[in-house]
Amino acid sequence: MKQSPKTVIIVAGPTAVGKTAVAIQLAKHFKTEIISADSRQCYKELVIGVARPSVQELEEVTHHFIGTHPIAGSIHDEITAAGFETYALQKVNELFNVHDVVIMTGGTGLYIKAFCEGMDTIPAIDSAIRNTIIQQYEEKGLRWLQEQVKQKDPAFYAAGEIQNPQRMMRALEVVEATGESILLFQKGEKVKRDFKIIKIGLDIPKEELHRNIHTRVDRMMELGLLEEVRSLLPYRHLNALQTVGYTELFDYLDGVYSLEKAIDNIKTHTRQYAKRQLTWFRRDKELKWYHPANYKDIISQKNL
RNA sequence: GGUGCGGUAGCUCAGUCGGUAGAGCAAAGGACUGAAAAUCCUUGUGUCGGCGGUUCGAUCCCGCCCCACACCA
Repeated sequence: MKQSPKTVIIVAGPTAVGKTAVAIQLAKHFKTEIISADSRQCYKELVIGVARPSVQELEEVTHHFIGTHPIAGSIHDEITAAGFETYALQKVNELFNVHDVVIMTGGTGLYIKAFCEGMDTIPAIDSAIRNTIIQQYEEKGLRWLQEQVKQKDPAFYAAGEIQNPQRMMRALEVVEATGESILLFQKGEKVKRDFKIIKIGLDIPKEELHRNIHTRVDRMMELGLLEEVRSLLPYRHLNALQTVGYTELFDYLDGVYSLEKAIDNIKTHTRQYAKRQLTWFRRDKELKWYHPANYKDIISQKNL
């Protein structure tokens, strides 16, 4: 008697490659649901600028982690890769009660990695410590940060990215909170999941991808991205709004440059983002690459 | 038509008191375990508008020409 193993099919790829459409096709074929692995679509306030699937698409197949979150789904809440891992595992197990296959799609490589391999456990850091570090870094600059890390976590200083303020601040908050180097916690061990994972990468020729990006940005403007951004202006400092499509329009509203220039920058920054995504995903040798038009090949591969 | 200011990397510009030039952005490649649509790293030969002249040597000085902008007619 054949027992079908529980399987998660992951559909990864750069922005505007056509992940949503493929994921929906797969979900319909397997009569299942989709978990989004996207660090921006999960916020309820972000709709147009993060290319959230349309209302029709969301009705066609049930999506999770789009504009909602069991714990937090607002730009005012803190969502992390580790939080995503916890949430996604919980949701997958829940869905496995009624489905053999679950689809996960999204462009946030770190979230996908966290889901597949797990994150090392690091004690929660008191937000007061974090905020103090951020504030001091903003006042005193990178040199100060480097000095702090050099003193308190020389091992990380020697091995880490000295020029990268985010990594340095993270290392500093961990030593300050635990008294131990972050390197002690980062074991890098891959967790083995008790379900099967199939990783699909979607890619199309670069010119085509760029064209998709350009038309999509123009479409976002037609749909009213500027108004969405204007309404979020008071919250521009939040991490969730350090996002392509939003920062450029905040600058436009500040009078830094023209609307035309802002739109141009959104397109450029989106192209750069897509490139970074491809750099990340190409490194993962478990991905099998397809052109999104060939999604039917993915279905036949699943049965192998 | 006259005067002025420019013409230097794909773009915006800096610079060389004459010894063939450099930043930012873009582009290309890469990294990335609690901000990841973030953050960071690496990579700069380009008739220095054209043609002449001066000079050992000119992108830099001189002359003429072409182009752009501004002002005056």
